[in-house]
Amino acid sequence: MVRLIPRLHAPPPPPPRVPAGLPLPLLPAPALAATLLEAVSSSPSLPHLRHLHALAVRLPLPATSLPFLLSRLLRRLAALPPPPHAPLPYALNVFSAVSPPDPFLAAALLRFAFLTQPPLLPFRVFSHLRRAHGAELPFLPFAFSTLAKSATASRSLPAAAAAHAVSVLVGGFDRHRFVENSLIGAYVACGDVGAARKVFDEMVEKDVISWTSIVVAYTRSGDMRSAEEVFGRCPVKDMVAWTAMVTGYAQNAMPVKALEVFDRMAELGMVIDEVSLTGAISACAQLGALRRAAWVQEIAERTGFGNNVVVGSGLVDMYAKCGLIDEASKVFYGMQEKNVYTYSSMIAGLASHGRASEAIALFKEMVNRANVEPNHVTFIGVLTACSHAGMVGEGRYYFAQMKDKYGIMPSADHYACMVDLLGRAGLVDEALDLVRSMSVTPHGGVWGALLGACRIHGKSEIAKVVAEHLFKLEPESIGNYVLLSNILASAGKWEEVSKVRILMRKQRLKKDPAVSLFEGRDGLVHQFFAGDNAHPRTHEIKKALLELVAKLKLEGYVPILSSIVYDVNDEEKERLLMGHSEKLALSFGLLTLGSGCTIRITKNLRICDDCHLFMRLVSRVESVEIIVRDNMRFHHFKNGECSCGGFW
DNA sequence: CTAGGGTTAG
Repeated sequence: MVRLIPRLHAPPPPPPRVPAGLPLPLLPAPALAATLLEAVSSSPSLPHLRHLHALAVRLPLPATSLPFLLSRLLRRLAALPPPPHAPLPYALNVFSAVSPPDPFLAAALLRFAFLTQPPLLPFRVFSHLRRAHGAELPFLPFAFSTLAKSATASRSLPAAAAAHAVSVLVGGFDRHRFVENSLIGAYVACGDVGAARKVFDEMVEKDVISWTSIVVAYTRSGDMRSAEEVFGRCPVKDMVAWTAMVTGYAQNAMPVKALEVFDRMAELGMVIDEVSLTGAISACAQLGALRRAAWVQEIAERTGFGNNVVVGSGLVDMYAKCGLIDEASKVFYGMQEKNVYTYSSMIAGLASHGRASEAIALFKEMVNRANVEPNHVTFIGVLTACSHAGMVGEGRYYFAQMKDKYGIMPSADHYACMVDLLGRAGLVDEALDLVRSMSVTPHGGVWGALLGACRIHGKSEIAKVVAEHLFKLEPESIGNYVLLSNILASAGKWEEVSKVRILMRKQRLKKDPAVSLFEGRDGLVHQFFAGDNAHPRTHEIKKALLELVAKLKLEGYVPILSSIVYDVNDEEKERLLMGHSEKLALSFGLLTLGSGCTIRITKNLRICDDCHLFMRLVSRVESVEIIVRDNMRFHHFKNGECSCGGFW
């Protein structure tokens, strides 16, 4: 192509001044417009764009070309790094270059306002245009989509309703499919399922986007049954629709379902992208399922999605939760781009594995070297790290820093961490004072942390007071009753224990049965309940366990009978202890893997004192590494020591 | 122009 405006393409960008003598356009008008458009799309800077703008409004372009060209110019302007590169007045100036006011350019202007913050700017621009031009300027459907999008971004219900209203009143476009879809999206973002559903139900022409939006409306509100029902009726499902279900299950703590749907969509030949993979990763993290995790990792590597920040951060979290903290580290340090999620996941992972000093070192690296701004979740990780390691001074320091240096107001969750920190360290009274001085209402987590502290330090009187609060806040949470009754039992207050038992019975609460999982070499997950004889090799397991106990007793093992909170004789207590599910799992692990191996056990409840001691001794005597994930954290047993330092 | 993404807690 002959270039008659050669300077348009010449890097470096020309000066902003419009040259006095413009070259005469010898190209036919459409080709001229195309050339300018191309130049606009690749324009490197604001001065360059201004120059093109000046050219464009002077050249004899075809009538419809100028608004289109200028709309592209606005889009380019909004995309220039770092935004907002262009102030709104300049964009308005671009808009007024065309007379009469052009609807297409008006929509582009709204889009520009949306892209350059703040989220509700399009509404202001819209009112401005209405005031300035009235009925002279009609609006196109996508102008209303942008308003709805703006409401979506600000998650403001009044804004969503306003976008809805003007689509009807000004545009008459509430029946336009794209507009309806964006309105649904806006209502979903604001959490108004009813309004979203109403728009959806009244739609004449629903497409897969409308259906998916409603599925998401339900998954976000935690109503998976309705989500399933809508998804089932959706006539054509694409990858995004399937992914909405995968992440819906993952977000609602149904990881097994999430993986089932993920498998199903893969079977159907759906393309797996980084978003669907993220959902599967989150599900694996929740399950702590090592083999599924390895399989997901393989997909991530094969597809190259492992380089994506979200996928990478998910992998870090997943490995940490599967017990492979070093693998998590490896992924973390291999990532090129790291953000606050990446760091927070790694910090929380290190904290849950008892590697407090590394967690804190990483936090320092994050803020000092990487310049990544920490958020409220980051501090949860930092504070739990301190708490699990008994680092009271550091915890206080970071709690203060969070407020003073980073302007993050402590939430009830942060207070729960602090209460846990102080309480574990034996400062139970100070913890109680902290709860009483809180600026937000304490929730179950805060009182629960305090009750945990009472358990560790045998404060049965404070425990009774604390439990009162807990029973009010969480009447159906079984763990609180069990904890209180354990505390009372340890103090020998058997009459009060039976009162708690009666209370539990009245509430018709049943204990969650204790269960331990062990993933065998074959990839099968073996499940052991306390006192369970259901495993096909139960005789071998029991026999090996008895031999093991005898061996440990020679090494000085004395069962911690106080871990049994029933008022039974010592012999019975010991028998119950030997039936604990993690001991069965351990025995089976030793039987199948032999000494020198690593045994991973996942347990649904907190590991008891006796099992903890038992694991420590076995790790030394049998030269094995044992990794137990209980409902609180990870315990790495090696050479007779545990990574939690006896602090859990 | 319209739909799907990750981290936290006793």
